[in-house]
Amino acid sequence: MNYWLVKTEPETFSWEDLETKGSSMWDGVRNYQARNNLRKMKTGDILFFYHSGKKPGIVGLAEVIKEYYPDPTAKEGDWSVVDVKPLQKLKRFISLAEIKQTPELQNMVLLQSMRLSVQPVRSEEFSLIQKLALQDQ
DNA sequence: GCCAACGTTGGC
DNA sequence: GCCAACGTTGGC
Repeated sequence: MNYWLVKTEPETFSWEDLETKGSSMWDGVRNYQARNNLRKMKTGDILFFYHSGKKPGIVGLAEVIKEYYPDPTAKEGDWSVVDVKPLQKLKRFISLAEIKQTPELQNMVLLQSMRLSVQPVRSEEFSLIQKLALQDQ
């Protein structure tokens, strides 16, 4: 099983929107690296759901429920989507600032490659962040 | 609102 | 194939 992080602007599509919908197509990816990551996702892989913008950070956990297929919103080009469903909101919001302050998380793709909207997360990073979310801050 | 980091485009 | 110009993302 692999872990990923997907970014979204909450004004466009938020964690609450995903919970309301129940499941959703992850569409609109128009970056090759991000697309290639989407294509590596397998059913059952877990995603960190990240809000960018005013209050950047990780909000919740989602799961891949359908592997990649052509993006119906793409007018041209070879783009893909996967389907995801919400699993649970993190017990505690993990802000980008907190990730930046955590020594063990300095190698996260999130910090190395700030603009990539679909990115892999190492399993150590995934479990540490989950642990942090259970702690009081 | 600013600006750095990137990605893309297009001229040569 | 190089590189300047431009557009976009996203943190601050």
